Amino acid sequence: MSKAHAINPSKAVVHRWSQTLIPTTREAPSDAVMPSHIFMTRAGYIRPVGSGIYNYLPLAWRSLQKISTIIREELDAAGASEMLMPALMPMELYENTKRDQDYGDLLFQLEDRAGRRTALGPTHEEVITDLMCGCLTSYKQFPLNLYQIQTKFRDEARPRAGLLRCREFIMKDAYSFHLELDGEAGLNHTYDKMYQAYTNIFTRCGLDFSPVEAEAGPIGGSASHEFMVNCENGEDTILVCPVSGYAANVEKAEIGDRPFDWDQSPTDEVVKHHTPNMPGIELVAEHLGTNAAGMLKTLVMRTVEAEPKWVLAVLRGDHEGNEAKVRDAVGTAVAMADEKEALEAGFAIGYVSPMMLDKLDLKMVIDPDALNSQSWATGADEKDHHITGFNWSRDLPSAKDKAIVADIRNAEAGDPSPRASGASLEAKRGIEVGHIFKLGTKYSEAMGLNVLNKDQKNQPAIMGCYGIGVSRTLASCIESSHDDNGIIMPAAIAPYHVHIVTIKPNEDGVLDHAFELANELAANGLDVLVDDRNERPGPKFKDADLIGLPLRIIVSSKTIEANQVEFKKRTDEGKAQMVARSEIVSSCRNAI
RNA sequence: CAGGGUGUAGCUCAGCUUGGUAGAGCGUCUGGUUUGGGACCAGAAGGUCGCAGGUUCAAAUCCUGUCUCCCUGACCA
Repeated sequence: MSKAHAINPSKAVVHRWSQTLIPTTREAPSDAVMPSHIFMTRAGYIRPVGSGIYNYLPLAWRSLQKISTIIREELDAAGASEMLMPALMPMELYENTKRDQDYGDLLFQLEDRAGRRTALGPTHEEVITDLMCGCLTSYKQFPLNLYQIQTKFRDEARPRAGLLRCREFIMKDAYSFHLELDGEAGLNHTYDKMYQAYTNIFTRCGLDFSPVEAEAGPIGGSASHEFMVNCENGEDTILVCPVSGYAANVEKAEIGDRPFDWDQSPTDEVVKHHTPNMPGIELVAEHLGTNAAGMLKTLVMRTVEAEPKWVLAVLRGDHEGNEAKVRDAVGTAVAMADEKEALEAGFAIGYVSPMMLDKLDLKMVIDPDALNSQSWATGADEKDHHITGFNWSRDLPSAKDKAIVADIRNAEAGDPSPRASGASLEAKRGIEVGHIFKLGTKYSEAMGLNVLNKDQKNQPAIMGCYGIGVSRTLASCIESSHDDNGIIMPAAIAPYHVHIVTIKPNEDGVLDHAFELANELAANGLDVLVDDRNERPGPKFKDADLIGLPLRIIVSSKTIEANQVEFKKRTDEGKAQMVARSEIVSSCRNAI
């Protein structure tokens, strides 16, 4: 499949190095850290304009176009239609969905000359839902799946790593509309098709990736997947079960059964300690003669509802709480409590213990790992004080009846797998390049996208949304495919398939032979870059390694005389091999 | 947002401690010798030292303010 799509005879090009812009540099920019950032800059793919803002030079742009073409082919095949929405959008669109608050500073905002508040689009749920309010009037128009490839704007708190996290980037976003979940026209069907389309896209791009379950939001079920490029330098952590193949991001990953025991007999008396000026659980633990794993951490949360209730989440001190899991355990959405309100309610923030259960009306959820010790250090419910020797059965017997025990923390490497007993989860790093999501009716309800269904009843549309970071895909590809000398581009998204290096192009016939060959390759559907510069061979070879085109052909007076060319894949070690002139086109075609 | 760093030639950097006419390497241009893994010789162009104030006879250098960019973290599609 990938071969057929990588080659398109009607569009193949021959470009000259001397007539395009490929400003390679010998030295890396001092501030670049990630390989993709370093090599894309050195190889003349990108140049910075400002923080998180980049020029895409011809090489990068050609790659991005190739990625876009693959995306278009796969999405069109999946039944989606391309369109284009504006980057500029009135802020009023955000008022109904409250995303101006959700997004906060991430949203680029500006005022036009008339003082109208305007935003640069970070994503387009509002715009397309608003559009559909005027367009979708009958159930007969469903299902519908629309996408665009467009520049997005997000005022990231900290742009970094070149194209991997920037403030202006290229994204493909798609939105589907349905009136039911199941069946041919249902959200689930389209979601599955998009999942398959994404798998095809990233496979064709030559990426080593993993689809992983992601936090699904209010609709429940496994309604969201992230597509992660496997890469040690990635920002995100995913957890994988090597036995069952289960994979999920750190927020979503379930943890297999963990035994726990309420009735551990006490070993120590409860002792109160003065612990002032100790920011961080590590310091406190050290002072109390234990470590973070010997402490209980009590998070004060509130339910998100008309009359919020207090929720205490109790974890082992070295574990990280997970709001979504607490939400699932409690049955209502929760958020970390406002510190002021919590203090006023009587919580000694920073020194809260589980024993607040008997003092206030609240719900308590306990992680199993927080029940497996006879003696805990924890807060004293009093500023600047902690206690040691806490024992659940002696000091808080009511918890056994009143509290819920549930998995409420982020999974870690080594935790039991939720899908294979005896297996342990492994942690891997990745770069998120795609995310598909069952939105449900969040936006249609907020913005009034209602349609008469077959039964003549008004019904909010059910939506899905599907994103791919196009520019990030390019960067993550380079991040995971390079060597010491430069980029190693997969053929499908390389700016050109073949790099013809001329040696002494001024000598008789060398350039002519190079272009004759280039045209022949192009006629066979291969994009060709001819390095026609009158440089010495050294720099030209170095540049060829750097920009990383998959195939290299060397043309010199020597090769012409022998009626051969030299041929080398970017991935080959050592010397090029001699190939008969008559064989080279098929060699190239076979090699990609 | 917190902490740390940074800004001098197209790029990578030195010079700042101790104030006194702006430096190197790479790149670029000219001429010549060269041509299979970042050549050599000779010459040249290129910088209001981030910006604004201040101190001083004199500021890249000292002081104040401000901005930029980067890194770590927090936050977050």
